[in-house]
Amino acid sequence: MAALPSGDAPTTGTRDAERTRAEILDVAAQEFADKGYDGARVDEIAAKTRTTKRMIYYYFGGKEQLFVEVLERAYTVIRSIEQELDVEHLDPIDALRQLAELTFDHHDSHPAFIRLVSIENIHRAEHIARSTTLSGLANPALDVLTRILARGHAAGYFREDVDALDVHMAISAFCVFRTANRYTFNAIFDRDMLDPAYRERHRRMLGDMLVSYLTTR
Amino acid sequence: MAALPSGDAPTTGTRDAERTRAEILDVAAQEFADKGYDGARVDEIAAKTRTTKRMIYYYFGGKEQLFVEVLERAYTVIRSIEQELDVEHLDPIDALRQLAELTFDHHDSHPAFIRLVSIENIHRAEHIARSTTLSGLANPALDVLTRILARGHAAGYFREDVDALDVHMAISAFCVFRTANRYTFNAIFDRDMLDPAYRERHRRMLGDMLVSYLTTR
Amino acid sequence: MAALPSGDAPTTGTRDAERTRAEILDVAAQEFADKGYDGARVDEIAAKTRTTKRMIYYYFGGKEQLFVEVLERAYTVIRSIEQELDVEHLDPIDALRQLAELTFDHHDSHPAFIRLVSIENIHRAEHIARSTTLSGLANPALDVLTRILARGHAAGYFREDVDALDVHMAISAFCVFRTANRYTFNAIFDRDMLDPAYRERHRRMLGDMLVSYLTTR
Amino acid sequence: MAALPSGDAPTTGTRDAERTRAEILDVAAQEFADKGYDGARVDEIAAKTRTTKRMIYYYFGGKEQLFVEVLERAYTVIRSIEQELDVEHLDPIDALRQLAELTFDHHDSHPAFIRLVSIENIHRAEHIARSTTLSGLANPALDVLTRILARGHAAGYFREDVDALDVHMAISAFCVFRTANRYTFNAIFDRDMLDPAYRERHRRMLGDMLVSYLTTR
DNA sequence: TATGAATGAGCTTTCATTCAT
DNA sequence: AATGAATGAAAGCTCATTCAT
Repeated sequence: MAALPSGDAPTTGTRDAERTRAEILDVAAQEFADKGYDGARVDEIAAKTRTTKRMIYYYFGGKEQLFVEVLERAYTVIRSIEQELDVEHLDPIDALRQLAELTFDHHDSHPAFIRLVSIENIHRAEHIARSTTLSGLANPALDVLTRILARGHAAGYFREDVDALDVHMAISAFCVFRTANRYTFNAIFDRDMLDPAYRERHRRMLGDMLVSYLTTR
Repeated sequence: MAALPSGDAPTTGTRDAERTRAEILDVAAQEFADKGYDGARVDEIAAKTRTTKRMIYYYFGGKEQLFVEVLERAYTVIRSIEQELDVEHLDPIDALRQLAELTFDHHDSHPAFIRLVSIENIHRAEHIARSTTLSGLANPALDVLTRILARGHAAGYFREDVDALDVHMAISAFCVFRTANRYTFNAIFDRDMLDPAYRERHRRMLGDMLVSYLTTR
Repeated sequence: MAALPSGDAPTTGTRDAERTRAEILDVAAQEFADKGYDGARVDEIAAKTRTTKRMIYYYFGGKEQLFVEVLERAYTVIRSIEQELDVEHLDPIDALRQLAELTFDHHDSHPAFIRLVSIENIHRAEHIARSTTLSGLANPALDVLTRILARGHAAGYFREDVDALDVHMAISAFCVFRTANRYTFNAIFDRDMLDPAYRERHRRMLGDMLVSYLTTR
Repeated sequence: MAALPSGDAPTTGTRDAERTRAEILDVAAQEFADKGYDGARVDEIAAKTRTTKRMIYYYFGGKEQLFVEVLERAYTVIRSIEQELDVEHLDPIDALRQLAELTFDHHDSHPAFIRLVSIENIHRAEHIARSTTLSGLANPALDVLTRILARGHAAGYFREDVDALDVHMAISAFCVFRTANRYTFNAIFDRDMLDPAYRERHRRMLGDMLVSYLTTR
């Protein structure tokens, strides 16, 4: 740090700052997801970083703001994945099944995000409320679902008394539960819902449930 | 003390002890459900009690054991409610729907229990693991469901490739989600899933989903 | 306890009381010697007894008085052992050596007593000061030594400028050190002074040292 | 701060830190020596310092580590004093006597160190075991003694069946006892071994005992 | 005489945060 | 812009002791 080969490199400071911020956010996300908001330790987060605890306060202001930014980044990542949903070319029934299955996959591969959401719910979403980014975040998956349902109704495939948000809720519930309640479920029923052995079965079950529900009058 | 004339009226000491224990458990259940395990304060719990913090350690040994007992009692209460499920006299389809709806009702009226379970999942069910009571707790709802499915298969109403525990999982997921993810869902979609306005609709939706799923080949 | 062969036995209460007292003292002596005065726990002492903590307060009044009685009993036991010293029939030199060796043996076989004395010294003998029993306790070993020295002087064997209490101090120092400083000595020099392999050598060394000192002019 | 004109004068922060550490160690050494490990209070130590209790945890990590550092410093000080032993120019007998007398003096003037050692023995030297500094600390006094004995044997002055560590033990025992058992000895024999009136007499006695022992065949 | 239940006071330790450059 | 040093406040827990019969 003291002796750099060349004297220039004006953007180095900013670059490093951005990288340091990102590193802190990564570590913090892991720690919060692992231990919960109150269980996570600022000291611990700093220790797992190449910077010091002081920098967390310098860059984020405090534990709470750090958590807010962790949440913001986590939601942003998930939303950008959902953005890639492309089922418009399929017929409504296949599209519905595909949407459900892709959503299932997203949740299956992002357990830390689901844990963060559980934690945020314990805190009554007070951090989301404090975030301008998150309050008005669009939801691509819901939009896609809404269009699928509309096409399905129009084509006469789907029952008409259904609300897109209710269906979205049902899908989310199924996908979230496997991760969010994994441990107590396993403790009581001795079955690890995230065991890959069940993945395909659960995935199909979700699609089946939705299709049968929507196509039944 | 040794020779009581009649069998009634145990000593006041014992009575009060049991009542004090119960009072502490009540308050602690509220506090833990409200703030999470790490967020709850032993001082705060004591303050909301007619006893002192010292008594918590006297009766329970520590914060952790207190939490374990809170969980034990919470699960026991829920299990005893489930015990009262009586749908054997109904035909499989009605029985299934009723089971789902009663489960829905239980969850709807016990949000604190669901929060405790969420919290315990953040802690990877380590407290359940520490509890002999909870590790081997029977699950009446699952037993009832298993019998319904058997009857439904036998009668040719239900598809046969379904696992009772998978169905139980689907039911739980739907019921738990409304409470467990209430706040983030509301923050993002501006809909409070626990609003009584949705209750009947969600309740029927769950029954419909299950019946249609199981009766579809 | 509940069903004694005969209905009488009026002294049973006293008997048990005395036995209970003795049991508490035994356990307390071990605990105090093991952990020190402040390190010992009244709860722990009670737990290792067949009675309850309450009884300790009932019989002894408190932790401090219990420790005083532990000390009293420990000193009394040691004094009664010393009482049996019988070296009057030996010539002064042999008597001196025998006295030293027997003292060595007493110390070697009563490490807990030596630890209690160390502990009491940390507390500046405040408990002994509080005990009427201990304040004026006779010291048989010193009396015997005094007589040996007198005989030795009279016979012209021993130098005359020695004080009996100084010699007693030198003997005690040697004997006490092996036990009292066992652990730090071992940690630093990697030699356990209490290892039986050294016992005979140390024993003879003490006798040699005293005899050579007293017989040298 | 960034640009210091000259190379001297480290920042005040560092200076104070080192001084504060030293101050805490001083006070802690006194307190531990005075009350024992369990009897000493972190609060009390802090109160006698210009800093707060919090700083003790900041600098040392906890009560136990503080005690370890107190021990380390105490031993280091004593060792550095012993380092100055210079008796190689004297003939073996004079050298032995001088070594004994200087050791006597060191102990006489460092009662707090001896108390700390007594306390550490009550704790079975567990703190020394935990210290890398102390586990392998050299012992100058023993080295000097070993050389004196070798010279004495070679010159035919000393008996040959003696082990240097045994002699060191005997010297230590005599010197330590006066301080370590001062209070119980005084309580029982009404003689304060540390009274200056006895110092010279005890000092000579130790030298006499060793010389007569080693020169006797 | 004997005792189960209860407890005030104080212990060590931890935490997120800010001071001071 | 960046940071090492310091810290107030409060946390969980333990201890010898006494209350109340």
